[in-house]
Amino acid sequence: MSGNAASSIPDIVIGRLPLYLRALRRLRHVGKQVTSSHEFCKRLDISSAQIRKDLSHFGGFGKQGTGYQIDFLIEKLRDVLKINQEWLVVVIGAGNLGSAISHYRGFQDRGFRIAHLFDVSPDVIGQRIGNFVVRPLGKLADTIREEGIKIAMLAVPAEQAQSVADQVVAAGIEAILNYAPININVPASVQIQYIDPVTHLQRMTYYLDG
Amino acid sequence: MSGNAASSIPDIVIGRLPLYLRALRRLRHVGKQVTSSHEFCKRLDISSAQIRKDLSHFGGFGKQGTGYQIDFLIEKLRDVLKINQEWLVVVIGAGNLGSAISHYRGFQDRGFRIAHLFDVSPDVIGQRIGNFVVRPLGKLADTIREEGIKIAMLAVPAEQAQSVADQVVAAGIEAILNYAPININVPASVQIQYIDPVTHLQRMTYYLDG
DNA sequence: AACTGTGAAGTTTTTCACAGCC
DNA sequence: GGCTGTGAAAAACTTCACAGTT
Repeated sequence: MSGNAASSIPDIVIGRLPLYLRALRRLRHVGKQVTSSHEFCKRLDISSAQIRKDLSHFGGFGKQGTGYQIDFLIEKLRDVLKINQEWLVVVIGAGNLGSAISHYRGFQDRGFRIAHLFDVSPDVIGQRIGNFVVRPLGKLADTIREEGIKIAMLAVPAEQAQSVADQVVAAGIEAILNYAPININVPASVQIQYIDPVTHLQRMTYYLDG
Repeated sequence: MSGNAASSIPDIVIGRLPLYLRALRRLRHVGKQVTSSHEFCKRLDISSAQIRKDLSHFGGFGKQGTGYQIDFLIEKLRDVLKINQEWLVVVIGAGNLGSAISHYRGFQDRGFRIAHLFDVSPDVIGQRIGNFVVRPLGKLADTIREEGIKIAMLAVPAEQAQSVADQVVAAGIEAILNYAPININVPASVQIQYIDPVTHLQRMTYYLDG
């Protein structure tokens, strides 16, 4: 998982910040301007003390007696997470999954924009999918250098995931979101996160009777 | 997150079992028959001691001096996670995301099969998507009773997620995998897990310079 | 010789509880 | 009165290190 020795803030705390952000945007969406750790925690499955302590790592974002100004806190969290800029992302793999990711509109207003769609297979290279014309993976290094791209989403079959990961790392990608249901080895300097719905399902069936 | 007071095994351990299973299947796929906690941990970002302790919760799955028999361990983990049966799943939401989920073939051999695709919107009800004809959400309760379905995947817009979750819980669903980027409140007896790629991306950008 | 399973030790994470502020 | 920020306490989790087994 993620982590960085240089930082004193636990990675587990960083991992909760996006959840706070998501919930705060929701609160703002329904018209709230101020919230307290007690009100806020009802929207999350996280205790109020946890929320206060997490936020306190970055300095006092709240006001005693009042709570947290929602707009202000959102802004601060966006600063901390460095998503006050728009990050360009490439998608590798133009199959079903890569196509769905390329069509997903949920990245736009949360700090990310898909710049290009790549594939290794000559069959799909050059084809149009959504707003993208599929590029060959060999062009990745040039593309990311020219456009300053640091993040890749992997939507290739498990068999190819390690090899493709090696290629994107060699091309200079610094963060990978891997949708392939397989563990991947990357240098410690490269961030990696996993999306595998089946692992979540399997975690839940443990608690079901049947 | 998941959890169950009745059980003495930490939920965090349960959460790692699907990762072990995924890696073990990989090892088997490349022809291995036996592995050790030391070899195994190289495939995961988990220490060998952690793996041994996690597995020891369920009784001795390994042999001293030898290691773990891969087929045997896979079978045992499938038992523990209750995925030696095939779980039927319904997908709610027949938009881009629901459609992609319905086409995904990765559920099949890992314990899950999509049984039906539901939607609330009259516009899509009755339409064919992949192998499914979209059903109205109102039919959910009858369907799950008849077919013994306990798991739902939510692929609806954030605005509708809580309301749809309430409906599937009322219909008797016991586990929800929520793809909507919003926190949902469900009774403690209902399992819930989240898939939100953006939270993973935002966790990584914290560590990137830029 | 190699490896597991496991108490004990160490570390991290969470919760408590309250001083200080609005 | 209500709330945050925070040391201290408690709980949870991970790692160590080794006895015991093959």
